[in-house]
Amino acid sequence: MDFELSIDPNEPVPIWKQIEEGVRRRIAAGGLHAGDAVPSVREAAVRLRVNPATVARAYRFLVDAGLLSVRRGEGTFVAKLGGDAAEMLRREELGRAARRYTGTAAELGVSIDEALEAVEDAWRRNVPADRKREGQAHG
Amino acid sequence: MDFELSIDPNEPVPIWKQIEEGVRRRIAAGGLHAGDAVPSVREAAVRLRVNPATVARAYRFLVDAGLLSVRRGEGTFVAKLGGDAAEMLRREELGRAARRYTGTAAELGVSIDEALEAVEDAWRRNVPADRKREGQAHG
DNA sequence: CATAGTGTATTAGATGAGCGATACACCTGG
DNA sequence: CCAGGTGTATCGCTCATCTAATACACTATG
Repeated sequence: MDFELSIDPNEPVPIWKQIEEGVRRRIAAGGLHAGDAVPSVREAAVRLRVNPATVARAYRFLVDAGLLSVRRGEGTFVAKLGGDAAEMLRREELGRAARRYTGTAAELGVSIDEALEAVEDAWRRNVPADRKREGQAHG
Repeated sequence: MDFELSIDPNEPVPIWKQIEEGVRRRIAAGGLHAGDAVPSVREAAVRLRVNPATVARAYRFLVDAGLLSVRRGEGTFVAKLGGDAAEMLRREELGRAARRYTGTAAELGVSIDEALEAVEDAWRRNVPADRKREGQAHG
């Protein structure tokens, strides 16, 4: 896989966490399927310009979460998840993001309608046409 | 004012930034109006259990952003913003949050409809009834 | 002027997370 | 066994953050 995760060392959130979330979301989005191999810690480290230990830490958390599976000496692979686990994971991630958003919206004292409108608006600007095709690949 | 900002030292984002965003959102939400005094750096430091220098840094950024105004020797006050500047600030904050959300949603490969549905769902759970009253205080 | 309240600036210190380097344990294939 | 691949564990170093103490300039009050 390309493993084109967007890593920003300037972000306050640690690099290993950015990697973790990136992989988690890719699995949730269906870009990584059960049994697929993820890059080795060293290879990923080279591509992302970070230390192998940093990648290893991200992988470790994903293994603990049951999303990745390690075959020692061979590599790291996407774990076999039960049935629609990927789908559930996707909903979970989406729900988490939605809660964060509504929390902020509530702090700002906006109405639900305004909050929804802002999402629609942001969607039109943020998501270029080529992204819209992917939306129907999962369901 | 109560200044009950939620500060979490465990968050990856620095404390001074949490304070800054808290005040910014409160102004955007209309909880702080032009001319209102914010707590002194020392008083806020006592309430939030942090160092005065930490509060001072947050205030400094808010002053640079034009949201707070300092009357040396007297205190720090919410700056007089032109007309509907608070409204614009609110939209800005909301837009920023919405973009972050849609960005995540796009990464997950969800459709716009699903993204909106997730917001509605999160809103019902997250925002208790007492918060809904505030929604019509603006606009 | 004296006092006490503001914000600001500076310095120094402590802490802890993040990260890099290295060595180790395991598997595959020769 | 050996060589090269894997993930894992450990040790320090670096650095941003936060804290603490202090001093300063300014303003209101008496």
